[in-house]
Order: sequence, then structure tokens, then C-alpha cells
Amino acid sequence: MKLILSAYPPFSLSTVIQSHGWIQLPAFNTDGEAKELTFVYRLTPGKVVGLRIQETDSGVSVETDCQLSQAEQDDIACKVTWMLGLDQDYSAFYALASNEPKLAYMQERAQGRVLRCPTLFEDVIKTILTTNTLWAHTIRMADALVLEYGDSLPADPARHAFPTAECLAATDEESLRAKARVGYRAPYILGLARAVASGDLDLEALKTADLYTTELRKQLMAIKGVGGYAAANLLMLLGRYAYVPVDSWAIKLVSHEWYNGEPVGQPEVEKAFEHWGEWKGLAFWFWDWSYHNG
DNA sequence: GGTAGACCTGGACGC
DNA sequence: GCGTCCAGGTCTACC
Repeated sequence: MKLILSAYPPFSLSTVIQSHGWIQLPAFNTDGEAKELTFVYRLTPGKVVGLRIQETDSGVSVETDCQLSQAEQDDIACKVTWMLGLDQDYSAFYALASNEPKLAYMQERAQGRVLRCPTLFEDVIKTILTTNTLWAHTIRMADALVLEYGDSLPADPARHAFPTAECLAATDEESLRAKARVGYRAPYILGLARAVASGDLDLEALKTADLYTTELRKQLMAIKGVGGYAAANLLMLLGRYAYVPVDSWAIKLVSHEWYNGEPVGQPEVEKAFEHWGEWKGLAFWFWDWSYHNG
């Protein structure tokens, strides 16, 4: 079965795929040239499907490995639109960026969109897995979480969907520590899963909430395990760019870009992008850094 | 509001 | 093989 979805121009699937490290985490996958995005998705009633997304002249095509009802097709169309930001318009930012040599190429490359997970729950869990650890460990924890708790794809049981809040809520801290090796993050993950599964916390509503960014940030930071960096990262995914996700890598980049590699801190990173106002996060994310490796 | 120390894991390194 | 050090954000307690 194949769905066709249109995208607000300019759009490039490979640019979205390569927008950040999420593509290296399950249940995402891509080919060597980042021309195709595949992932395993669990539909609300519990059916697990494999999806293959490719670029078309006006957007993307979504192929599934089984037949779907109209409601299931609508669900997938909605989720893929969200994940790839198909309806996002960056023309206002492109107009500003055209005057900055370090960002001037963005429109030509169709940059701006960042790859998102189907649910904000999944994005929050993965963001928590990026904190206070090395990227290789983030991948390992995410792999283990999906392998241990995610529903497998019937057509290829080795592949799994990201675990639901209900599934994670049914486990315990000891199991999370032992099976997924998430360490002290176990109570954070469990607490979040239980809050979402019980209905006490409606994370999906935050995707479209009519809130000031400061209030949205406050709500995200009320989640245990989500601090300043994690909240800024999640706000980026929610299309709010007023904060820069300052981690050790951001500090290193800014240090080499403007301070000759001398030690700097969070204030220097924020100062460097202050004049971008509501677009700070986007300017930071797609800046053409002179420093590229560690 | 600012700061110190604890929280965990696993890779790197020295012995 | 073993022990030690280190990197990586957030939380809590304390001032």
C-alpha cells in the first residue's frame, strides 16, 4: 500500500534524515545515501507496520508492508507529516538567514526541518537518553530499550517499534536498569511512562498547545530528567527556536568559532546567538561551524 | 539565585 | 584482568 504526501517547498528528504542524530536511533533506519527513510511504527490499536519513505517531486511516498484501513492510513499520514515537518514553512527565517554567510545556503539545501519521532513521548525519552552520557551510549540504551520492550514487526521480528508508554509503565526500575542499562535515568523514564499511560500527562497535546514558549519550556522542565539542555532540544522539535540546546558540544563549537578554542560556558553560547531572537535554536543548529570533529 | 556533590555507564589507560 | 580516571546533564540539598 502506498500513500502520497505533499511537502511545503523547499523540501529535501535526505536533509531531514541527516538533520540530527535521531536517524541513528531505533526504530529509524536509512540507506547509505540517506535517500530513503524506513521505520517500524506501532499503530494505536497495536498493529505493527514497517514503513518505507522516499522523496517524490512534491513531497514523499510512504509504502507499507501490509494493507491498512482508512483510519490507519490517516494515522500514518498524520504521523509522517509531523515527523518530517512536511507542512512547515521557513520562508521568514530564510529571509533573515540570507544576510548571514554562515546560514545563507539553508534555503538552497532546504534546511530547517529536524527529524522527529511519531510521538513526543518517544522524543522525550530519547532526549533523556542523550543527557549526561556519550552518544555511543545513547545509541546503546535506545537499542536495548526498543529490543527489550518494543513490539516486533511480524514480517521481520528482528525489528521493533519504540515501546509504548503503557508497556514501559508496566515494568520497574530494576528491570530498566538491568535490561536497558539506563542507570539513574530509570526512575525518570518510568515516572514519565506512568504519567503518560495513566493520562495524567498529555504530551501529545503539547505539539499543538497554544502556549508561550516560556510556558511550554516550563512544562517540559517539570518532567524529571529534563533540564535546560533537554528542554531546548525538545522545543526545537516542537518548532520553537527561542532557546539554544547548550551541551558540551555546543560549548566546544562556540569556543572554536569565536574564542580561539579558549574555555567558555553557557553564557557565551547564548550571547553568540542572542540577536537571532525567536530563531536562536535554528541558527545554532544549522550554523556552518568551522570546527567539525572532536 | 548560585553552587557542590551525587547519580551511572562504559571506554581509555596504566599496571 | 583489574583498578582508576574520565565524559556527559540533571537533581537535590544547602547557603
